[in-house]
Amino acid sequence: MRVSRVQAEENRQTVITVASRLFREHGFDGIGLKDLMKGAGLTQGAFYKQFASKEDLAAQASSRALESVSGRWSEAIAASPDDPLGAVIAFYLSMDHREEKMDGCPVAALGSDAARQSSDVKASFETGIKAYLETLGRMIDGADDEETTGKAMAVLSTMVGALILSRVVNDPDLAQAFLDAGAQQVRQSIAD
Amino acid sequence: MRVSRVQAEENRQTVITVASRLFREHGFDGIGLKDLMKGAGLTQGAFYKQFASKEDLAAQASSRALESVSGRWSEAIAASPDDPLGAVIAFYLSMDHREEKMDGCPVAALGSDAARQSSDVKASFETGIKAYLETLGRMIDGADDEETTGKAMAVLSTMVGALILSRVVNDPDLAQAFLDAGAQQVRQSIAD
DNA sequence: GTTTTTAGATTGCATCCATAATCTATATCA
DNA sequence: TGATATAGATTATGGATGCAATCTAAAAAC
Repeated sequence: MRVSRVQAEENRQTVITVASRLFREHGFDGIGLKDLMKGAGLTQGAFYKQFASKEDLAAQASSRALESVSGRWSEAIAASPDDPLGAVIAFYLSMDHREEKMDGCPVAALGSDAARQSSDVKASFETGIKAYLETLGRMIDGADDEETTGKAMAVLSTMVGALILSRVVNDPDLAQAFLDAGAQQVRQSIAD
Repeated sequence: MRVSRVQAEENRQTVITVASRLFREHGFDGIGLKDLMKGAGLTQGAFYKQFASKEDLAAQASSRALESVSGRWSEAIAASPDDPLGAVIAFYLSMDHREEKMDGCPVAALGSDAARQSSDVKASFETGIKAYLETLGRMIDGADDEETTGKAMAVLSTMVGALILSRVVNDPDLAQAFLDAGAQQVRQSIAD
C-alpha cells in the first residue's frame, strides 16, 4: 500500500543504509534485491520505484558507507584531541574492525569488488577516499601540500592493506601481526 | 566421451588455471561454472567429476594464482639482482598491474572477496601470503627475525593497499599518485 | 472527489549451482 | 587380444534465485 511522501523518502533512505551494510557484509554480487529490500522491511516489487538499477543502489550505498565511516573517524578524532592519530589507528587497525565488516571501512570490505563495478560506484569511492585523505592530511605535517598528500596516501594504503590482509588469513595471530605492523608503519611514517 | 587419464588430469589443471584468471577478473561471485568450464574448453557437466563444489575450485584456483604471482616476483628479482626491491616495486606498483587484474596479484584482485569465503580459500591465501613475506623478508634486514617479518608485513600491506586504492578510483592521476606514494613509502621503510 | 503516486503482487526470462541420465572411449582383466 | 567395467565427458533436468518489468489497488495530495 502507499505511504506518505516523507515516509517514502524515509524508506528510500532506509534501503540505502541497509544496503550499505549488507553490501559490505556479502559483497555487491553476494546479495540480491529481494534480501536487500527485505532488510529495509519492504518487498522487491518496490525497488524499481526508488532506484534505476542495482548498480544505481550500489553507487548510493557506497557513498553512504563512506560517509558513515568518515563520521566515525571524526568522532574518534574529536574524542581524543591530544592523539588523533592514535585514535584513528586504534579504531581502524583493530581486531574489532577486522571482525565487523558490516559497519567497517567500505574500501577494505568492498575494495576488490568496487574495482570491477561501474564508474558511478568508483566515483562514490573516489569522493569518499578524498575525504579520508583530507582528514589524514590534517594530522600530518609535510614540507608542502604535495608531500602531505603523499604521506596521507601512503598511510591510507598501509591501513587498507593491513586490514584486508588481516581478514584473508585464518590465523588470528597472523591477523593481529598485520594490524600491528601496519600501525607501527603508520606511526613511523607520520613521525618523520 | 571419455578421454585418457593424462588428458583428464590435464583438463583439470586447465580448469584451475583458467579459473584463477577469471575469478581475478570477475570475482568469485561474478562468474558461473558454465563460463569457467567453457574457458577451459569443456562443458558444465564435467565440473563435478573434477571438483567437489565451486568453493573447492575457488580454493584451488586461489592457490594457483598466488603461486603464479610469486613466480613472477622471483623472476623480477632474478632479472635485476642489484636492485631486487626496485624490480618488485616496478612490477607491483605499476599502472600495468593496475589494469591487468586477470594476471595480477590475487590479494588485490580478490582480497575483499576472499575475506567472505570459506576457510579453505583463506587457507590458500594464507599460504600464498606467507610466501610473499618470505620473499620480501630476504630483501629486508632487521635487527632480528621479528623486526624483519614486521617490516615485510608493513611493506606488503602498503603495496596491496596502494594497488587496491589505485583501482577503485576513476581518475588515472590519482591512481598513479597512490602507486607513487606506496612506492616511496616502501623504499623508505626498507631503508631505515 | 479526482488525480497522482506508491507498495506490493505477479510475471517473465535468464542464470545460478548441482544432479541425473546417457554415451563413448579408455582401462582393466580374463 | 577381446570382453567388460568404468571414468570422463555431453546433454538434459531440477529447483532456486537473479534482475527487471508490468499491473493492481490503495492512500496521499491536490
